[in-house]
Amino acid sequence: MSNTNLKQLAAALGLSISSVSKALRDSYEISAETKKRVVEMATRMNYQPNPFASSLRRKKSATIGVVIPEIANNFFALAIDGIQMVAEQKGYHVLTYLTHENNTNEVSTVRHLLGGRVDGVLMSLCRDTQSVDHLSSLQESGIPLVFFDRVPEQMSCPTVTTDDYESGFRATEHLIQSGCKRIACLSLSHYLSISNKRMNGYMDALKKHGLPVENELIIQCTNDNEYNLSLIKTLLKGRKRPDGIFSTVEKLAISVYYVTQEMGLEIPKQLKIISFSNLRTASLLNPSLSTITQPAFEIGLEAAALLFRMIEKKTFGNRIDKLELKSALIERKSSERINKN
Amino acid sequence: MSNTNLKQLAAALGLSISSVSKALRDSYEISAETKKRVVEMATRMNYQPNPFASSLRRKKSATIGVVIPEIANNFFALAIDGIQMVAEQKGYHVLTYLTHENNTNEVSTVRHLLGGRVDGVLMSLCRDTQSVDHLSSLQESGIPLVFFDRVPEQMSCPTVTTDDYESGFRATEHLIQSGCKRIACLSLSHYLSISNKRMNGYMDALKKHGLPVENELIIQCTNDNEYNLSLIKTLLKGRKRPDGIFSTVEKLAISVYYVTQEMGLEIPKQLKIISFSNLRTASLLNPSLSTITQPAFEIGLEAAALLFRMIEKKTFGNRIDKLELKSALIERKSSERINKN
DNA sequence: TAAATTAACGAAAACGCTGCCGGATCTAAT
DNA sequence: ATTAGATCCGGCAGCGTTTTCGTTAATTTA
Repeated sequence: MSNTNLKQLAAALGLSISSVSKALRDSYEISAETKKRVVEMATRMNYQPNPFASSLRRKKSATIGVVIPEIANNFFALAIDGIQMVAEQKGYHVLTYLTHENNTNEVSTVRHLLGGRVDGVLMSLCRDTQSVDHLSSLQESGIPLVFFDRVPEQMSCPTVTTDDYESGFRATEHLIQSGCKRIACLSLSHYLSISNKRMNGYMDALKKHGLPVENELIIQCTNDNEYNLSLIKTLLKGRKRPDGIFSTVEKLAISVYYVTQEMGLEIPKQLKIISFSNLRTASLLNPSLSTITQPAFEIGLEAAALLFRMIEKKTFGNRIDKLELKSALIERKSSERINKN
Repeated sequence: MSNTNLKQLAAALGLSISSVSKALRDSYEISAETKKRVVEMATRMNYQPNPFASSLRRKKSATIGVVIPEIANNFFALAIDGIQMVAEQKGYHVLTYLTHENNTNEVSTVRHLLGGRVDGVLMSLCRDTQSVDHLSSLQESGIPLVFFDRVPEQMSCPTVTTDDYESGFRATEHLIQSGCKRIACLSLSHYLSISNKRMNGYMDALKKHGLPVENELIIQCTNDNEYNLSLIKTLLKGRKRPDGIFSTVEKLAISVYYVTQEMGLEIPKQLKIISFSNLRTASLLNPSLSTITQPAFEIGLEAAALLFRMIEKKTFGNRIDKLELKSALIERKSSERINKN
């Protein structure tokens, strides 16, 4: 509640409201001298413009919305960091919404956003989003919308992603070259294109090297951590235990570590693993974890930059940008070849 | 840009604007039948109320601001998670601001917040904040303000913190009981009360057990990761190397791991370490890291709950809540006693 | 010198919504 | 029958800005 408004400022200066407004917005209609007086008085009276009045009038909120599944996640935290950096530089505010991987939340969040609270939206889908109706309606409402990482396949929209197929392929091939014959894939969701792309890379790598694709080795994980742990346990306790794991998401790799620790399974001797991950401590784990590391910060940065180009109408009418960044495969102990001797 | 507004709705219904508004807000002045008609038409015409007009009129934004040093940090990510949960339940939106541990950013963020964009502010100070003038002015402006974790000592304000002194004491005592004789303390900032409280706990534990407090063992770290690494290196390479480290913050403990890995120092044999941390992978590190783990999610939850109590009951003038939650000390390998034999 | 231009400012109308009134109709109480 | 009280709805005045359009005085041009 900033108490002083334009009216009071104008009264104190003996000017009209409109003149003060113009002076503060540096209009050519106001003399330099008056501008100086106004600015001085404004700081002296600690004037802060009312953002709602301004937004109402100008139909601009100077705010963007960010919709993500979760925040306690290294990837999304880094992405938000990148987004915030761009937003701050542009003088924009950032509203954050968490869907908690729940489509119902995603839909209701989008409905809120339709109210015009934000000038643009950055979004990463939640794992159980199938229908894109809510996304289409948001897009059709005219508000700039950019997806990052978890993007919808069914609609035409600007996106910033990584080379998921190639990464899945390379990761799997790396496991094969380290001697794995039975490689399991831990999938986040069969609805998400990134998950499927990574899995396709996995399958194609298997095929290329003459290994069979076995459905029982492709584990569709859920949002219930306990249940995922039990899935992993049964996988690793089965008679035909895999000798390699390709995890499409960090959280599942950590679960694998917990399970192997509990079971006394030795990584990489009895089981090798590589995972998508942005863990800062990947190299400090026991054993250090081989990762495909996405440029999370840059993804946020680029997605935000793209969004602002759309907001500022610098991008032409019906042009749709699709940016793909490269992930890095970092080999560590967890997928190291064991010399049998 | 929601295109339909109350005026159009009213026209389509043959009602007045105010009646439609009241119907949508479920006023007792409107008949049940009319309400039903209005709601139906509203959904049919895809009406979304303009949040700015509403905020301008009601002088409520249904938004809270969260100001934190960084987001790519397990503690703050978890705290935000808790905050968001409460905010969502209350129907509030969350604006996030990052200061990047830079006081200048903090000051300018607070200035923005003074504009009345939010109904309340949750805040955790940045490491180099000394003067609290900007915070006082925010508080004096009448907007509810709650600090969590990193709180200002010089001003009277509601806070949610943890038992930092006791945690520092217990952590240090634990190292002593594990056989450490020379324990270093890695401090985040000599401006922050939490850092100082943790350090005071450390010093008192030393005194209690008859160990000297040596200034050269108290390392004031900076915001420059590279420089911190070099500080840690010189500490560990000195002739009188410490045999224990109490790290007041997760990031510095990770740096210690990197340095010991590079130097070939063995934890816990040659060096023991315990650190404040919310790492999910603490038990998977090599060796597993002993931690003081703050209830970060609960901190966010409680801070938000406290804030909403203030927002909703403005009448409760001069009461100042100070909530202290307990951290958990979790002993793991990194601080394990070595049996000399 | 008259006309045209420019500079500097003010008046007023929105932006979309809420909330205080006041008014009309209808039922219930005296 | 008259009054009192519900019930249901509309009018209107803002909330604080921005922006268009006037208006006046000063300056320039023909």
